[in-house]
Amino acid sequence: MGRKKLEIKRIENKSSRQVTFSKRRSGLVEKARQLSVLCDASIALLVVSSSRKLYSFSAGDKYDFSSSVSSFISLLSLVRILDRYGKQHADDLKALDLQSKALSYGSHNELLELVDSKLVESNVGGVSVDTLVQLEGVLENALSLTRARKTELMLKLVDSLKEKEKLLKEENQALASQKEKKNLAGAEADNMEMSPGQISDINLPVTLPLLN
Amino acid sequence: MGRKKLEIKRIENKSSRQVTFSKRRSGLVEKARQLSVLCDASIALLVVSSSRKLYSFSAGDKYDFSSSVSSFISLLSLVRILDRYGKQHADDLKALDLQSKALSYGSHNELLELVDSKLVESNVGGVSVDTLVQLEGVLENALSLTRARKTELMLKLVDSLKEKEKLLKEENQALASQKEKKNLAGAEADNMEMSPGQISDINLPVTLPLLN
DNA sequence: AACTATTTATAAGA
DNA sequence: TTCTTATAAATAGTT
Repeated sequence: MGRKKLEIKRIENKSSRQVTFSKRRSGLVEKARQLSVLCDASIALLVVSSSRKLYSFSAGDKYDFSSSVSSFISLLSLVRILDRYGKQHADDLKALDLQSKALSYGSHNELLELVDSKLVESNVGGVSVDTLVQLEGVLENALSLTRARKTELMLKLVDSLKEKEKLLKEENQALASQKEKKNLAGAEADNMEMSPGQISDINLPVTLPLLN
Repeated sequence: MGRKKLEIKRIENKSSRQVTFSKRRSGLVEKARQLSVLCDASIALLVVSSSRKLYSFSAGDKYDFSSSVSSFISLLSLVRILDRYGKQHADDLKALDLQSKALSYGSHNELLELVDSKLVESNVGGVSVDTLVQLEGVLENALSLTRARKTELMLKLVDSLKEKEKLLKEENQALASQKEKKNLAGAEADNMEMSPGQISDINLPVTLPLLN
């Protein structure tokens, strides 16, 4: 649709690639908007330019899908895209864990609001990748730290109990040895039952802390 | 771009809305593809029809972003969209009894494979909402139950330690009272330090289990 | 950013 | 559905 037919392959000239990107991106967004209106559909569109800027659009959700949900999707999508472009080979384990984590944020309204406000802070048209990566970190840390805190508290409790146990055992042993001395010194026998302490420690798999 | 200019507003006639949806959706996808190729961009596009079918497309990711990652994004997006529409799927999920299944998934990797295979199982163009909702449940439960298992193990450990402590205290007390009897019976004094057991229990906030 | 010659998308009809 | 085709819309190259 222009003066000449353009072959669909990477435009090598940087500035015309940029111009085309801008034109076609807005065209694409407009098409998406129209489709959602005409056909009552919900649409989310994410575009990351070669210069790593993210542009997102969404429409059709009756409950303001465009603000928070879109932010959320953008965030995740971008993380995925970045992972895949990856400085490293994006590994699926990490991906799954991240996604699952993200799912559990669903009910955390505060987090969503945070994301929204941060996204509003950023510039209007394109949200910088850095901002999003940062936000992803914020979200991930928030839940992760809360979980870590839980684990930390439990581990402290376990430690304190173990320490208590140790002290009591020492005390017990001292008492027992004293008793023995006195028994040897010529006293009567006891019916004291020495409970064998049959409760063995439950081994916590070492991998569990990774689930924080 | 047709025989007549079409106003951009919801098409009331159902069948022509469907036809338009199909045509414009494929047009949109093609435009997205072109943009990604021409301008070296990464693109993710999600469309949910009014009949709740999901269509997703993504391009530009050099590491086959389109297969597994797109699936996940779709999953999440849809879940978010459904949330916003206010549908309750909790009952459906419970009915599916995915918990026991989820527990047996050895690794995240296996889960990922399951998700992929399920997605492949579904029809080619559009993945049904039900399938995605189901998958969402599997994923969420898997992580949640793994976390719950961790908590369970730690709580068991705490319980066993408390039980041990109790037994040792009883034993101690018995030994101490025996000793006292003998002391009263006319023996010398001891230097036994009775440690006051100053380690108090750490209270685990009751809300923490909710983080499983 | 605008312009405009062309190409492309698609609405309506079959 | 799928195709045809008249026409609207998008856009490549230019200014």
